Amino acid sequence: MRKPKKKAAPSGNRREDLLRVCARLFREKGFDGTSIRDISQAAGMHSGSPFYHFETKQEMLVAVMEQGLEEGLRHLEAVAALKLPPAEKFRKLVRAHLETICGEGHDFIPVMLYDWRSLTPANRRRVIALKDRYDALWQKVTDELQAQGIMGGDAQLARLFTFGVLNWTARWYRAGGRKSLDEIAEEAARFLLRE
Amino acid sequence: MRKPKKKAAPSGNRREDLLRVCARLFREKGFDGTSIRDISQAAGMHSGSPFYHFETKQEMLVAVMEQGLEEGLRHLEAVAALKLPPAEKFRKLVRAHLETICGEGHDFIPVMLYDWRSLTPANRRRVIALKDRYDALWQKVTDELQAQGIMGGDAQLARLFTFGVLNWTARWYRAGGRKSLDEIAEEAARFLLRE
DNA sequence: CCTACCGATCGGTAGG
DNA sequence: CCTACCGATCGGTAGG
Repeated sequence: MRKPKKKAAPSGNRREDLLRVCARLFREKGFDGTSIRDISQAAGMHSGSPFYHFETKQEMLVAVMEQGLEEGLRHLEAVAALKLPPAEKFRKLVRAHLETICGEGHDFIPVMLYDWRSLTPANRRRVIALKDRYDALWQKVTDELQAQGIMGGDAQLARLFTFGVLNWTARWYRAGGRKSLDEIAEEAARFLLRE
Repeated sequence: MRKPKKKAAPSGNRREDLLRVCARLFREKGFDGTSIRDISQAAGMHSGSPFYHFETKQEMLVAVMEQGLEEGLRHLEAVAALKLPPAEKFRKLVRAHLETICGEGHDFIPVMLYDWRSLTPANRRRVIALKDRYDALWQKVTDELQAQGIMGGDAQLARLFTFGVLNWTARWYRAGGRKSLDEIAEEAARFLLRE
């Protein structure tokens, strides 16, 4: 194997660097499509070194997903705690969610959206615990919207349809495209709230 | 490698059998997570035999996607050709689309939704040609709905949001769940048409 | 975190 | 479509 070009600028936390590299590569090429050597090289390490930080490649995958969900939850829960009318809160949640899915350098949650299948059943359970909190947060806002008659139909389906609109953006959004993330967030909220 | 259990019930077209097996396995485990040996065994062949039908594994992937899109298009274009009010036509298109995405034995289009990244750039172009026809078909109905004031906002975004609601169902729908595919289709159409 | 390495598995092929 | 096989690459490890 080739030698990494540089000794890598000394960084406080190599584990974090590694995780960021994993997130980016997993998102671009998929978990199975990314080799340990790809990761090592991108992090400026030799091919055996990632295993000093993570026991297995599978551990890198869960770590990426968990970190993404935890950061996302922190953001969303802060927004959800604001005292605002439901529709206004919803708009802000939509914007925050789109940021964690399409924003510059936000590769962590997309990895979860794309590579769920690659998790072992045991690790799937670990991630589901976090995902449940995500679902509960959105379900609560959805319920509020429905109570106000701004959103109709079955409550759980309404949440899943909302996730569809938002999460699908990860597939087609490109920075520098026809619409900015702000514009898309605004239109998505309007679309979902039938305004 | 182990010997395939049976000689495989004689079938008219082994290539088609192989493609069905590929679609199912690619959907379940991903393209990179499925080995030629997985495919051979599931098809009741020996491990070198799939290459009698396809030049490379990559060719199996495009073939799955192309067949899925072609069949889907045939269905949808038949529905789109019906003389019906836009909203009614939309409802039927939603139902047909959900069938090709969640229906029993419909693994072909989900492979495209999941494993797009695994296509080589050249093959991506081949598939995009078909996907464009899909997009155009939906864009036309979306435009009709907007002309009637049943759907608002930017026309292209409205289509992408619609795709989000529909395509995302592939992630969470499970046969035998709380809602049938018919019920989901009806609610999705209502949700999108803000009825 | 590097060095040097291993066994397993991978996609693919030649020849029949 | 089977048989027998190959070179490459994979995730991971022991020892420092």
